[in-house]
Amino acid sequence: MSSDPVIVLDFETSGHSPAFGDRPIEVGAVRIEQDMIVDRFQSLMNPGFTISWFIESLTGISNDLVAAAPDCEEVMTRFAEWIGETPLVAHNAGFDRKFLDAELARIGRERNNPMACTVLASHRLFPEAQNHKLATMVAHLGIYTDGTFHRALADAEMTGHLWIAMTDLLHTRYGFTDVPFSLMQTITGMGRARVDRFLRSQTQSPSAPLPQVDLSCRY
DNA sequence: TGCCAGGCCCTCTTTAGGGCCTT
Repeated sequence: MSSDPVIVLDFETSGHSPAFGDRPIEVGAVRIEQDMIVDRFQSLMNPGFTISWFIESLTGISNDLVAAAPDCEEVMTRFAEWIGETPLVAHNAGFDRKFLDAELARIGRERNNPMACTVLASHRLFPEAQNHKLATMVAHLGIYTDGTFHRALADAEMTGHLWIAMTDLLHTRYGFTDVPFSLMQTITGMGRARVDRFLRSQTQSPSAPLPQVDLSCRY
């Protein structure tokens, strides 16, 4: 089985919205090639202001830790070089996309990478799951965890294994020998009710072109 | 200091509303 290289990323942030002044405090990411994690990126970063007690408690990242970290601009410059134009994946990608784009804009860059969302894909490929939170999907699929959540690299690694589990499902259940990034985008771009029938039809006609799906509002 | 978002899904829908998911 073959699949496109992807980078799975996760931000820990000071809150929900860069539009209200929130910024990342940590980024973690893994590069996946041929269903294996082959490289990792992790760094704390200093947002330039005091983070709340709630975020300190949620993440375990203290104000002392971020105060000693390089500033966001320095970290994001290195991160932008590291990701290049590789397709990106995140759990609830709309959230990470907001912060990625906002921080890239601060350093005069623009994202050209396509993005895919493991929450949306999980809804379509694992509809039987109790819910589609990362921790639930990790337990549902038996993904290895040392119990660390809400740290960027740990969450990125678990999301990476979720991505691998989804490509594996497309191979074992539907018979795909090639799982391009565009296939996962197509799946998340169509309604849940259509996905199973679509995938089975693709297996029966593997050379058929992917249907046109409007992705204009999806990353 | 405390506050804040928003895109997507589902359905008791589409002239809407509530829940999910991320920090």
